[in-house]
Amino acid sequence: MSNRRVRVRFAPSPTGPLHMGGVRTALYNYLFAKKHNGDFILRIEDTDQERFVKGAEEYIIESLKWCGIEPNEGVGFGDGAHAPYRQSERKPLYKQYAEQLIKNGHAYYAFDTKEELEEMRKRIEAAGGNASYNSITRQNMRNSLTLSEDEVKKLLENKAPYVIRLKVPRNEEIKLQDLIRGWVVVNSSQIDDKVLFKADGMPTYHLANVVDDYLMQITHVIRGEEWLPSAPLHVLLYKYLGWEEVMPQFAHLPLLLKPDGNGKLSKRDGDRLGFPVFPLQWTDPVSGEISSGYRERGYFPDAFINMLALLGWHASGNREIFSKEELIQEFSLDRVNKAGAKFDPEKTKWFNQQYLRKRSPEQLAEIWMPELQQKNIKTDTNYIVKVCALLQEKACFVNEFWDLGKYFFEAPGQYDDSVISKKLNPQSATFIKLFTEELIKSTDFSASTIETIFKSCCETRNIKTGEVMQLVRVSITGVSGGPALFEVLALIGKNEVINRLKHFIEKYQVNGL
RNA sequence: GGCCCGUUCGUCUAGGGGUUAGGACAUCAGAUUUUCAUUCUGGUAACAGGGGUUCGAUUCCCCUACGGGCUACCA
Repeated sequence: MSNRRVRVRFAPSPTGPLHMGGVRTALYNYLFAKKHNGDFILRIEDTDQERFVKGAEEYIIESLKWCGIEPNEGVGFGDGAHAPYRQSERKPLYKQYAEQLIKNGHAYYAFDTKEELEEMRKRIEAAGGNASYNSITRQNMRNSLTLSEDEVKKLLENKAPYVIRLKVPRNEEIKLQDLIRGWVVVNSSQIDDKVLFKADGMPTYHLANVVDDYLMQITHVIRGEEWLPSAPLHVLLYKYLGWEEVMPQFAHLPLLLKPDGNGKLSKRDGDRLGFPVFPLQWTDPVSGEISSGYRERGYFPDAFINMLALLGWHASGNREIFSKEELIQEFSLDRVNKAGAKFDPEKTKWFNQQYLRKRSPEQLAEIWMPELQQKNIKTDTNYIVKVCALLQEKACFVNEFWDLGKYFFEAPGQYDDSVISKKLNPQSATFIKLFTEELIKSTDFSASTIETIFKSCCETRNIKTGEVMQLVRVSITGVSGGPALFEVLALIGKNEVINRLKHFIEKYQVNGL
């Protein structure tokens, strides 16, 4: 068993867009698989027909693609030896296992109606107990354990609706070793007789999950902590199905918590605090409501993945920036934390900033280009690359570039008033005029030449650089901050700079001051 | 309520029977070219509480508190 090929799966339900917590689960599965040269499988668990949401499956697939965590097999990624990977398409497979359990005395038919179940719950709760369908209460319900063989036969023949429940033993210790949490021991009396097979002919999660993991030869089940309470039930199923020898190892991941307050991170938190909780933008097919996504917000997938990987896992050192390949190298389940992690939108931005810095100006230009084309900016690529090189030190996202540096493409429409009122005075005005004249005379327009001219003008006018530096920036860019000024001027070019200076002089009647 | 899991700066975390308990984000202060939303330097800031075990506990054990999860013919 220990030398089986590592096979893990990500098994989401298509009930809506994939939450970033889900992406992290997929990521850890992916990293683990790659680390051990194993397989990563995408299985769609669509056994609940009522909660099915149109487009959710496509969304999951697209999200994984964008994140660069692509499965080797699975829905949307090509069939392997274990197709199909959609549980609704595997429907005929499950019943035999439920029946096998009945045959072995580990499961039974139950014919109770919703009303009967409700009644039982009320009765027990009224008596101060914890209502559950278990080894005690099952004795008073309508099932193949209490009904005679003939009655059961008749009911089945008459197509009476039924479910198949697991016959959980009365008082048995169930132990499982979680790769992250160590030994977890639960007494079987705490587990109820879970429905394995529903009246609609579909298996429930518990049955389908165990059967498919077995059939798909899954070696490690890496999933969210919300599954920990039902893990003993799954252990029981492996045992009763006779699959104990090949039971996968379990690893239950800590949950992602909301940034403030308490509780699981939810879509509402994102709306409330202004950050996406989904990798991609999602439009609800019913309400039409749009939820923002990391991709649309301008995050790089590798930055997003890096951030997610570090939320609940950490390599041994102090390093925080890891490429996908480095994550694969470093990843191990025993370094996954036990406690839930509060999500931090600020740090997420920081990660993106780090990745923005690491991108080449050429790469950034390519990303930015569509926006510029849309704005009808006609400039050659070479120029844009240079602009990107200056802007990348100032931004967290490419989509901030335009606001930060539109002056590279057009003269400022307005000037920063606070700088004008603070710095524009008769003395600085004479400087601007002189500086403009000197620039006109200059044959060279490199950053260093501009700087030399600037400094000599300062000397001539006997004025400190700090008194006029910002004013010059505003006169040309309109704004008070930005990349190295002389680099900016050199890039904008002599003609344009002089035109803008002249316009500025005219507008503020610098001559007349 | 019951059961399960957890608890190191505000947040993500490193560490681990003896440490000045380390890093990052955030925050604050200082410095730098000249502007800063850059960069650099520095500061504030944590082992939930109580019992054990031990020469010694933040680290191991127990209890309490707090937090989270589960408690469906949902996954």
